[in-house]
Amino acid sequence: MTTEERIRLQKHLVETIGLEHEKEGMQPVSSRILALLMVMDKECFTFDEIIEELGISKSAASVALKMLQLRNNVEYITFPGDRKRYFRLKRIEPYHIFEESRKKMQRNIENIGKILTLKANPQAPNNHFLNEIKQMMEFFIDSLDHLKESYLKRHNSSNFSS
Amino acid sequence: MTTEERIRLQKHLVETIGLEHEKEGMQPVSSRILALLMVMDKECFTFDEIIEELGISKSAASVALKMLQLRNNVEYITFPGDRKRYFRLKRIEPYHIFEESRKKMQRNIENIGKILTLKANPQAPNNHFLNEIKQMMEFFIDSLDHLKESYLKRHNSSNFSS
DNA sequence: GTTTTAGTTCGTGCAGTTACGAACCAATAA
DNA sequence: TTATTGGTTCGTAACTGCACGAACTAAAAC
Repeated sequence: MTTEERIRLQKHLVETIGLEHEKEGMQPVSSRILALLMVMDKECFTFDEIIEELGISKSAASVALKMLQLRNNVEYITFPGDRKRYFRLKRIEPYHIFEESRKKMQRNIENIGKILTLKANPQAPNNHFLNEIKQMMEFFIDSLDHLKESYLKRHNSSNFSS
Repeated sequence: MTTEERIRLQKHLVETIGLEHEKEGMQPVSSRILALLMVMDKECFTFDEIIEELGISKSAASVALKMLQLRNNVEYITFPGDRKRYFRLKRIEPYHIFEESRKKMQRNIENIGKILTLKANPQAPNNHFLNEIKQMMEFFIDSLDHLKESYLKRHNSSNFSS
């Protein structure tokens, strides 16, 4: 595979992965930027490189990058004597990727709890079902901690560094 | 707590939980319907009861219910000699609540795989990071099966029936 | 065969989002 | 001090998605 061929395929993949992020609720421009940072060989992109590569406006890039930083997906580094920001994927600890699901599930558990306290007959089939779901979620949350431990145990040889 | 008081609180909770589902990407009407079926004491709602209770149009209810059935959140039953559909929560097996996350993660794993095969230098820091994330996701998927087993083992006394 | 019931589909309007360009700001360079 | 660089904020225009009402369909009732 030639270099040109590879770059062509990479740009195509940026589009594909961008679309997939969009389907999962992310905005078009943010999706493309994130995909760009994941797919291309360049480890860091400047603001202008991002604009250039994706053909978007400065304002769109500015807003999207702000959101991606808030969501902990992107960070930037700078170099002395160079005002440019160099954007790259934020290197989180791998088990943090479950934080979002965990919080979501925690809220669900609380909501089902509230629902059940307001029911006239806790023995009704719906309530039995809701209680089962709640227990499954609680079990899942408990398991995440265990999962983290097991993962760290398996991968303690390869240390993570930001 | 009087019955009226309880019903008032339940209706308020429908709104709260509806809003929360909205924040997680579900459409307003679908969110309200789902919340209604979860919160209220009535185990089944007819089409007209849903419309009446939520103050929405027939078309909005029709579209939303179709989506909720597609997503496996809602089902309906009928009774002989009665053309009405009685909608209720779909009683899935509790460990199925992870199916969506599992599929999403599976797609992510495939995407990262594609990304890595197209990289010029697989040893670059970004790629090392992506690989760690991929491994964490694979570990999570593997663990879901284990989770299901453990859950079934703990709860084998209380059988699930549709 | 006509009417009623129980919902579905279609076309439209409104509201919310998104991305753009222009104006702006802050820091460095000249 | 003015100009340039690097990015942000604001106002606007275009687009998108959602919910409504009206028209429609299919099945049962009469």
